[in-house]
Amino acid sequence: MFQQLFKSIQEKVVLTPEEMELCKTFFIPKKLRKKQMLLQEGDICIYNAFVEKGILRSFSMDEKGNEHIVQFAIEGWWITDLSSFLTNSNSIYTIEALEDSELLLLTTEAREALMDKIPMFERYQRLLLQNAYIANQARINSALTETAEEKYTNLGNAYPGIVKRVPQHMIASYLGLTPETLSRVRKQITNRI
Amino acid sequence: MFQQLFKSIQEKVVLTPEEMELCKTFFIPKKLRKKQMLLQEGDICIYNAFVEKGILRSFSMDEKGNEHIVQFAIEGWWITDLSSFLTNSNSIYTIEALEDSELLLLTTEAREALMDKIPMFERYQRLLLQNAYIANQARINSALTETAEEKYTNLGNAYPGIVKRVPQHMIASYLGLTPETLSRVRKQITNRI
DNA sequence: AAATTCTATTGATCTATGTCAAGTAAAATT
DNA sequence: AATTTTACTTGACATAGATCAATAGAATTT
Repeated sequence: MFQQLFKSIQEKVVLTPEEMELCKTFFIPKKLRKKQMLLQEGDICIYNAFVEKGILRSFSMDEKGNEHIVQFAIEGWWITDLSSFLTNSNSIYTIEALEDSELLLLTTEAREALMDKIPMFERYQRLLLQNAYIANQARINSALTETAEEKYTNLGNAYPGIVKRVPQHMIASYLGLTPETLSRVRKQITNRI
Repeated sequence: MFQQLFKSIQEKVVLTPEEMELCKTFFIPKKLRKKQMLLQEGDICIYNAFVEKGILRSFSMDEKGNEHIVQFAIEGWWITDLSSFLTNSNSIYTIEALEDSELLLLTTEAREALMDKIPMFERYQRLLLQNAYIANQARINSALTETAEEKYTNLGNAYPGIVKRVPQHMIASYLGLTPETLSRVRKQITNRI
């Protein structure tokens, strides 16, 4: 149940065996079937979720009913609406499982208690945030500078696991493209080879 | 020299007077004149900069020579290329002062030493990263869902200080628009009133 | 104060991507 | 196995925003 989590933690910091045992007690295991939701738009996001198995997406919906995917999370990644989670505000995002998934959940209180009791857990969280910040910065730069085709090929190079595993129209949504445009972009790429 | 910095820290955590004194010794004060650079594209970003006074931007350049602004930083904000700063890689960004500015610089080593010696400084860094993450997430969602006009009005509402203080074509660049398009968007808005 | 550079505006035209609609194949559900 | 839903593709057409070019006022620099 905790393999992926401890792998993720140990890549960044060192915990004592006692700390690891303590750590376990704070997480709530949760299974989600495909299409089940961890968070619904309008609700308050009370969990920070670590993905042990499966894949999830978070997305917002515009007035026309179009979904816009802001994040994917596969094994070893975290997902939440941080803004809603930290400020108890209503979320504008929905978080949904794209496959049957196994999660480890932290409430705000559990997360804070863990950080107070285990300083290295706070460091782990900081290091995660640094990586997420860098990834988001890169994505913003990509949105500002790249064409549809560049966005798609670069995503495929950076995260082949996600592009292979997720329906194409969701990749389009994540890149800010329509499914039709992505289909045409892919056609152009294959025609060129 | 340290007013803004301690204001920023004290909004998030509590430091003892001794810790505050210790803290000061790690920062390098630096003044930049308008148009001077803190970081040039291709160089390694060796500083994490806190803005005591003034305003800076970080931007990337595409093949056509167009600049794309990824961040502004005014008094009380931090700016760096985190990816380059943390991994000693060559930066794809340039960081430049838009007005005469006063900065407090931290090297990677100084930042790490501070976090080791003052746990609350690490917490402060984590809380900064959380806020930055939320802001970046919002910007990604904005890029995916909003029209040119919505982007502009929302930015003006969220950060009036920046929109007033910076040339219009730089606001356009930050929003991923051409200066011409932003000019037309603004005209439409005023015509409508 | 003259010269230069920067900034914003406007018009004409272009283009990348979006929209709408139809058709097929594959997957999931009953 | 049949039905329904989901996924992807393709064509025709529309449009938001980009590009190119010209102008003019402000702000800087000399």
